[in-house]
Amino acid sequence: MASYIHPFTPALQPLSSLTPDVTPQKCMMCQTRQHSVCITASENTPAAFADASQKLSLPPGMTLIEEGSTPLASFNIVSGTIRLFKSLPDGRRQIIGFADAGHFLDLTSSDICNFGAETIDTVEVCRFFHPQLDHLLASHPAFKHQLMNRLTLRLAEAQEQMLLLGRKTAREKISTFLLSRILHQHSTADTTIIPVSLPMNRSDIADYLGLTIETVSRTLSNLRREQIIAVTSHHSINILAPDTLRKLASGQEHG
Amino acid sequence: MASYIHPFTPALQPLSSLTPDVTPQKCMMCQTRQHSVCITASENTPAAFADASQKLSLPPGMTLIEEGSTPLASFNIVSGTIRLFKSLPDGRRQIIGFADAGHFLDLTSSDICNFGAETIDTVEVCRFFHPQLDHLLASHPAFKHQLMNRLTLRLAEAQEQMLLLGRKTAREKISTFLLSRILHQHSTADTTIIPVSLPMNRSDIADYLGLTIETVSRTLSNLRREQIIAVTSHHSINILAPDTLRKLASGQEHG
DNA sequence: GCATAATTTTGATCTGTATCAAGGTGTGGA
DNA sequence: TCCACACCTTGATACAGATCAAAATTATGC
Repeated sequence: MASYIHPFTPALQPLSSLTPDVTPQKCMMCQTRQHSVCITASENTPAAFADASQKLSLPPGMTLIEEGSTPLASFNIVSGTIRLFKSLPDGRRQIIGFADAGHFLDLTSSDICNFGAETIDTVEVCRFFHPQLDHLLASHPAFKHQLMNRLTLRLAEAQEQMLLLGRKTAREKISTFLLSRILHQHSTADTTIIPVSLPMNRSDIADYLGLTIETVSRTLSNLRREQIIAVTSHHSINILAPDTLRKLASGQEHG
Repeated sequence: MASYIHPFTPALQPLSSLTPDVTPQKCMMCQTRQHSVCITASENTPAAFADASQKLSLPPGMTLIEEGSTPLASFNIVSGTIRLFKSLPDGRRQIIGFADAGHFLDLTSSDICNFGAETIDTVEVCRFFHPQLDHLLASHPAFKHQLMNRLTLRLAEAQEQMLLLGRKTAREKISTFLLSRILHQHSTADTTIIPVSLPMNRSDIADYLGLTIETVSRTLSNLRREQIIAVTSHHSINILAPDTLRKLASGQEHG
């Protein structure tokens, strides 16, 4: 029943089957920069979805959504990582989430973008302009149902993050964050050492957890000294003691 | 087209037309306490919705949802205020939202209740058990569409609260909170003094904003001394300088 | 491969809010 | 009416994490 939407629900199956026909064009979103754009889809994509979507490839540091602008399209992220954030007038920033492969960035909610979105690394997205997306939602109830389920999941994640931001210590925040990054990867072999990739920089982590970069760095250093994690590089660490980290994340151990 | 669901979307129109037939019964949710229960609906309620829902009247301090339990029903709040919260093992609490008239507490998401819910004052709710609710959702696409729109709105609110919890000062948090309470009331006459009711106690406010009760109390006292608000009673204040409060809420003025 | 810039780490100090403590205010019941 | 309890406010002090500063490390361009 849901097979016809399967290429467009890449949380379950990323859009890797699409064969990009990369051509430099002017970005239709930001209107200011040049980057690779691809408008094509695989042969097994249903015509309705292929017509409604375009695949784009974006370099790091690109603005995908300008905070406060008018939403024109929604995005299905195929690969790479995007930061979603809200800002205060004086520049303070809160990252409300990281979106990677399989995340559907739905912007049909309001007449104004409540958050901004920027690429962290090289990102491939499938873009759905709203008139076509609305039509797809109306004509494909199973697609709409899936989006609703994801929306529910996002809300639960947001509520979990409220608990973190309002009531957890720096040490608990970092532990929770590192553990949450495991889920985004394939389950590894029967080793207790769990590799975790952190494509975002310390500033992003700090703004996601309501901390400063110094506190993030210091807390990671403490966990490293205590042999709970090993810092392989700035963008990848290994979890050496998952159980300890889990206890730390829920405030059951001070270490 | 959407007229048949109108009695069940009380954000737009509360269920005041329902005539409660209050009878003391054992609560089917908490299984432990006695309180008033009403299973009836008004004559203009469509049969499908009347069959699927029961109206309950609950006293203050009642547990509506036990955190971590299995969800059995969703609730449409008719009157009163409910606190929604998450807890850490050591008792730290984060209130993730206050739900009042018109809020639909949808719990169809997961096989476990991710948050608890308790009545703050006397609360009337319409309860929908899940088998019937699922049937309603499947057979009434407009009802489902409305729920999806509300879900989107809740997510945007949650993201706004993340910004507050992660990046705002105590003064900014309190200012934002007081302003947010205006929207829940009828727009008042052409006076600059805006009454705001706070049915929750200081402890609830603190756990909602990621503060302590002492900081909440001190910050309110400061705003009072500066003639920005007037504290009528513990549960109601007047906003005397809305513009100043708005600037404070977004961090544009330190006072 | 080297120079330079960007990012991360570490150290010293400061401060906003938490914690600890006491007193005040309102409310409901005997 | 008075007591007892729950809640709120105010004060004194402590501390987790912020801020300021500088060194170490990593990334980038030529």
